[in-house]
Amino acid sequence: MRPTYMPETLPHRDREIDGLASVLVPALRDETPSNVFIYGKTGTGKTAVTKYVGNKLLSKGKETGKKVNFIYINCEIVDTQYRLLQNIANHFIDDWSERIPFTGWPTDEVFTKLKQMIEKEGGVTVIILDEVDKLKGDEALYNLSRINADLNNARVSIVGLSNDLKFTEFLDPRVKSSLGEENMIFPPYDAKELEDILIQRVKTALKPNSIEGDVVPLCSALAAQEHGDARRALDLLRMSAELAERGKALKITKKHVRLAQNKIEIDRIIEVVRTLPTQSKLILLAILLQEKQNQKVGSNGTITTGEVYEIYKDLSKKIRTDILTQRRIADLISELDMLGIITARVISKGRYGRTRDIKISYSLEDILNILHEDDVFKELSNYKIRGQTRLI
DNA sequence: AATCCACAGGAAGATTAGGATA
DNA sequence: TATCCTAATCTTCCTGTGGATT
Repeated sequence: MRPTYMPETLPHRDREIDGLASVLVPALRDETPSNVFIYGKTGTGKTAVTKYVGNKLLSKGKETGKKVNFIYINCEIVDTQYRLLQNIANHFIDDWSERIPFTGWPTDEVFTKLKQMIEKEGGVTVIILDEVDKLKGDEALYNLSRINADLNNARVSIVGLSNDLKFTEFLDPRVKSSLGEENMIFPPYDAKELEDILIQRVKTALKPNSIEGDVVPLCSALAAQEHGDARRALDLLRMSAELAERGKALKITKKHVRLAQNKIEIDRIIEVVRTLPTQSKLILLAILLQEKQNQKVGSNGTITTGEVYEIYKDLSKKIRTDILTQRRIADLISELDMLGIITARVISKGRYGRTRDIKISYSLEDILNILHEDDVFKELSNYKIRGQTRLI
């Protein structure tokens, strides 16, 4: 059930598989396949389909004795031109000592070397660039797309995957036309399709009778609401299974799905809070402290931007970071709101002005604990809100 | 009906970090 | 290594406003 698992068949992606295959199949006849651009939201099977087709191509190539190379690169990890070229080139080099070092060479030399390698290898090379939109600068794409002009003995075809439909708009028109020879769009799965995918995995991953009938439909329905993300559906199911196992339950039930959904959400929040910039963490801490104060006093009074800003200023002074303006803080607060850590509605208190009503979305103590992991907050661990602000 | 609080949130310009380029 | 560029961040200054109070 892990996202890395590659099933034998991909339900409801026949059209996409056929489409991509028919674009790439000229490789088996020693012709150059067109470059392809594939769009689709996360979890619509872009990576799975391309890898699937790639593998089929490889085995068919072996059968028919045609030389086909298939290289998969995730541009989120390999995100500069140099490293991209280096990565592709090293694909052809088995001898470790011959490998191109990760730094040191001029970029164009790597490029020349790469061309040599491809030329020597011959045949057709299909390069998959996953998350191309993460690639920095379009020079790399430009160079790669023109590489065929310098090759006699070999051909290169590029498949770009992206979840950003507007990506090509910012691209150099020359790159755009040469890479976008073929375009494919992967639609999101609907609930029924997700269900089939889950059923397929359930068969291989779980023991028979270990799951109640309504669990799979529930998982797919929940994931379908989130723009039909298959990865999410699988995560949900896997987490449910894990929770059920840990709880020594005999079967996975709807209850476990609810728990799993909750846990996934909390894990997300923890991750978001942990990676927040210091200023935002300070603001969050200020909100938490005020909330705590409110609970102690028993007032259910709303937390306002002004109050948060006062505490924030005080906290910043204590740890000697520069203090941002209230205008900026207001923006950061709405950012926290968008991340779902807090809710900040605009309310009017009549004569007493207009402000945001700030509330925390999750367990106060939990978030506080995450914040305290940050070294910066060590010295604030026993901070007390100074004085009672405004008695009336 | 008029007032006025305590901010919201837009516009424009300044500052900064980083990466690219000479 | 210096400096140039760019995008992100932050400040300054600003106008706008819902509704309790006068």
